[in-house]
Amino acid sequence: MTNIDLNVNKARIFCEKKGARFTTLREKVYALLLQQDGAIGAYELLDSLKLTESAAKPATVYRTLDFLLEFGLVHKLESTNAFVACHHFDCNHPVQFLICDSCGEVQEIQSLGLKDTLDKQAMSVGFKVAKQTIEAHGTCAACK
Amino acid sequence: MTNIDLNVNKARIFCEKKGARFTTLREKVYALLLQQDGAIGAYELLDSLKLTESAAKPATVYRTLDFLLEFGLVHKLESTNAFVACHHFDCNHPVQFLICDSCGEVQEIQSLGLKDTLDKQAMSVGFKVAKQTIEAHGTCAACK
DNA sequence: GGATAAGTGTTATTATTTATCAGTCAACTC
DNA sequence: GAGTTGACTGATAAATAATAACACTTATCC
Repeated sequence: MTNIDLNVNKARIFCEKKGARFTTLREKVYALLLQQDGAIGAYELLDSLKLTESAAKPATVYRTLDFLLEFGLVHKLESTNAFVACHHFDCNHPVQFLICDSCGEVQEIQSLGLKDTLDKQAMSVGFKVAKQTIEAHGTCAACK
Repeated sequence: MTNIDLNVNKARIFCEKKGARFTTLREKVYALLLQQDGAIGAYELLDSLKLTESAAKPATVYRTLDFLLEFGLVHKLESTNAFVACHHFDCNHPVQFLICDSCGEVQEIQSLGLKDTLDKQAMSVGFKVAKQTIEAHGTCAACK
């Protein structure tokens, strides 16, 4: 059983637990994202999806992504309008991204300290944070 | 002299110092952004611009924004695809945004600590940060 | 004053995302 | 297990966001 299959299974169980339906379409899209190195745009994803779901349209992809985003199975990179699978959706964690501009690799980090720092900075000017977007572009270890 | 005029003047001097041309078009766009409360989308900005520059087209706006972004007179909010004027382009600073989902106000903060925290977190996994995107959505002090 | 580069006008196209309505399927009720 | 309900998907269209390419104009520099 491949690593991807393992993650897909974990996702299925996770969804069942939440009372959400992990349909064939959603599973396929999630699997496509998992087998991607870095992040992938919605239309590139659509092209991949079409190989097995020839009827797929933009709305198909965006709706599926909405579901996956809602349950934390996928993250959206705001700085590149791209989507990336999350491997540890089951542990509740803050999320930040390191995006290599050279090879495209996307590394997810979970720094509670970073999250807290932003929360506190905001709090100090009376701002209550609901959602954070933290993304760094640069060069990954392999590309240096 | 209004506050906006003051900022525009400051921007003109800043550009001259850098050997960059603060043309009428660029000045107009920057002024429009200054007189905005929060951030504004490129096409909304285009509509405003058209009031005095009826020939303006999307490319007009995007090109002008590119210039303003390059010199730090304007920032782009990646999470909303919107643009916001920067009032202190002359002091070199890291930048983070607090975006109120209730009233739309955008507050710019400059936390060196936050920047360093992210840089260090990245460094610890061998990643060299070139550019950061840090944006928080939530509720501002006035809206609470 | 002419060469050069930067800036702008103009047209077209691509990329990204959402809206809407109709049809289908799963789950739940009686 | 037939019917109802709501969730999911198909299909078409449109809105929003961003870029490409080429022509023309203007500023700058020698």
